[in-house]
Amino acid sequence: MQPYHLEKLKSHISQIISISDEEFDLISGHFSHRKIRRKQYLIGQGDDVTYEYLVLSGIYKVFYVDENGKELIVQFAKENWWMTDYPAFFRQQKATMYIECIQEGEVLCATLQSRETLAANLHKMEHFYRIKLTNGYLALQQRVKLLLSSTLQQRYEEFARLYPDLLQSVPKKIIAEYLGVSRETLSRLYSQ
Amino acid sequence: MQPYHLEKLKSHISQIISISDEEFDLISGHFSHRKIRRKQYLIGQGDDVTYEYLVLSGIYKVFYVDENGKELIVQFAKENWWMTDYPAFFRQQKATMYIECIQEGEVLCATLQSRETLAANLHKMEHFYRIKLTNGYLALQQRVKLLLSSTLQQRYEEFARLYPDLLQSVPKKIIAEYLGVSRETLSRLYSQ
DNA sequence: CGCGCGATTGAGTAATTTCAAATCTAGTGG
DNA sequence: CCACTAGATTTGAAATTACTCAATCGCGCG
Repeated sequence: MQPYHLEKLKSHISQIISISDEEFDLISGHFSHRKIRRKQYLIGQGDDVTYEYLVLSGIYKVFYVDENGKELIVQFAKENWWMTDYPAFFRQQKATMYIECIQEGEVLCATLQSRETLAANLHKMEHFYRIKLTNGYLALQQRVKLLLSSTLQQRYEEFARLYPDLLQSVPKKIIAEYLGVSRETLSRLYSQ
Repeated sequence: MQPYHLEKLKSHISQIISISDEEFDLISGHFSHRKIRRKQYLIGQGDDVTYEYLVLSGIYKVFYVDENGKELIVQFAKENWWMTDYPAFFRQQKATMYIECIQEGEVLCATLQSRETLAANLHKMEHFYRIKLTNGYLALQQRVKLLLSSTLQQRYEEFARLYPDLLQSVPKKIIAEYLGVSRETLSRLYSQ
């Protein structure tokens, strides 16, 4: 019997490809396990970006801080999402983004080396990563569309449609940052 | 000797992976060639999304039209970029986006079936698509960051930095749509 | 109970949009 | 080659929207 977090990894991968127990043994060795608490930072600006993270549970925000100190949220991450400062991760540069835990949970960590090794050795895993990237690409495109929606009302409704669960569990001021408006403006939106 | 457009395809693929002539013969059969003129639509809302397109030359815009008739530009595409209505393409649904040619050029067309067949039969091609998706993902993330930048000035400068060539060859009103502001506001920005 | 954080409200200010009109430009046909 | 036209750009002014700053409210937790 595997520990719980490896069970989760297996079922996550099995959503996309079918793998044998032997193959999974090859894969699982590349992942390490961490518990993350609220307000904890997984990555901060200037850090080395050693890992990418597969979210097992909890909610996280991935964001930049602009020169005025304002936080620009690129995406939220929840169960079964992958996250890291990908520009820095892929190019092995220092982080320009932050990742902060909004709701405590657990993640699995893997290095770029691991990703590339797994993809190179197992065609199936290359396929797995391609499919996951495809989904991430589609989600980001949705995000762009949402940001371009003319009215705040539309942006908010779209957000509510896409992430009904986050609406409950994420403070409104963070949702405002995600939508790109001030918290006061968002507050006024649904008080009318 | 190959026709010109297949030479371009080969060099495009060879930027990522190394392939033999035999392998390329397998690949090239999946692509058909089209010339596109200015203002021509490759995809319109409601169409079946049969193909994805590799841009050999020219400039294209990929956009939604919202309920007010406003165009929301998700991305521009130029040489060596892939484009289509990906949400519809991957799910084989009707298009919700448009692709219009801004500057005439040529594209190669491939079906979803072709993509999946190539990726399944050649591990190298699965790798190729993964890397291209990675790049597309990073570009979209840049785009999100740009859209969240607080001031229009910043958004414009970032755009100019990323796409100096488009600045020349794309009408300003289209750049305004890309940045998410009215053309009047953009015009006022650099008249001061 | 009181502290701290998030959410709300108000007022004044700044930025952007909209609508209308004028100007400029590139491409077309005579 | 020139005149013409459609489209693109610019400008102005009013209206709208969102932002900032400050104060207040509400609630969970020590």
